[in-house]
Amino acid sequence: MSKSEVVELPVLDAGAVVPCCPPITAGELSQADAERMAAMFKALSDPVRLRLFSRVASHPGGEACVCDISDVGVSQPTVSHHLKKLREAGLLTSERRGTWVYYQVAPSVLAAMSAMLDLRT
Amino acid sequence: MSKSEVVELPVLDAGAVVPCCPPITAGELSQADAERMAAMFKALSDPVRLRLFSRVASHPGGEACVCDISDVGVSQPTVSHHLKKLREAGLLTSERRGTWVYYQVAPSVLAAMSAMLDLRT
DNA sequence: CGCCTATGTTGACACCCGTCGATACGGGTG
DNA sequence: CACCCGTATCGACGGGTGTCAACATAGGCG
Repeated sequence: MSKSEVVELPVLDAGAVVPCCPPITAGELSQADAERMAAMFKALSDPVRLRLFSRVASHPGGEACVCDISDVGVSQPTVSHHLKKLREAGLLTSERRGTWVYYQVAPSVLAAMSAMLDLRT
Repeated sequence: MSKSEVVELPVLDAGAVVPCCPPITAGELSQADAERMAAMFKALSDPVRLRLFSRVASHPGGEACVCDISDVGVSQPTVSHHLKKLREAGLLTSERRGTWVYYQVAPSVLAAMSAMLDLRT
């Protein structure tokens, strides 16, 4: 809490070459892998978070200002709450530039998700 | 409730050719699409459910008896509860054969998940 | 027919989660 | 410096969720 750094679940190592988990169809998941994958799916298991994530992901340049994506039908604190969840799950990163805060899709997130689903080629 | 048929969220139309939702990165998700995708992710957002699903998915023949997958560290009623959730989400189907009940991955589920992640080749 | 095994359902409990209003903080701008 | 705007945090509230023990149901078998 004293640090602004958030303790994140190791869902994704931002710079890692190896995806976080084996494909979901490749065999029985270990407890640890299941927990990592569950944390990621949990972060995407809310419609508001899903819309926020898709808005960031589909934004030109791969980043979006909070002010550009916050009209999702809930209050501003709630938007902030959901963005925090997505950050803590390792799906988004944020950066303050002057007055505004920009969110980006964390690198390798989509690749990691693909790996989970066994989508080679 | 009187019928054994469960009222399912329209996450996946089992026989549908068209996947349930547009790719997550293709643009801003509509409210309805976000809710469908969220329901699916929510079903996979629990480690126990994820392990059950992966055990069914990785089982030879694409189906597994409950008795073969229930040792995931929770009680039998809890296993049954999670399998029900996966059924209601449209991810698994079940079929009773004599004494045992077999679960299968619902057709097109993996394809639909792939579509969400925009994984064409 | 009565029992035994496999699976599902019920009810209770503790805990987590999404939401909001109020408030705090950070940083331009006049 | 004082104000205002954009964003984050706090505290509270209502509803949802995972878990279990107890019980119910279904089907095979003696």
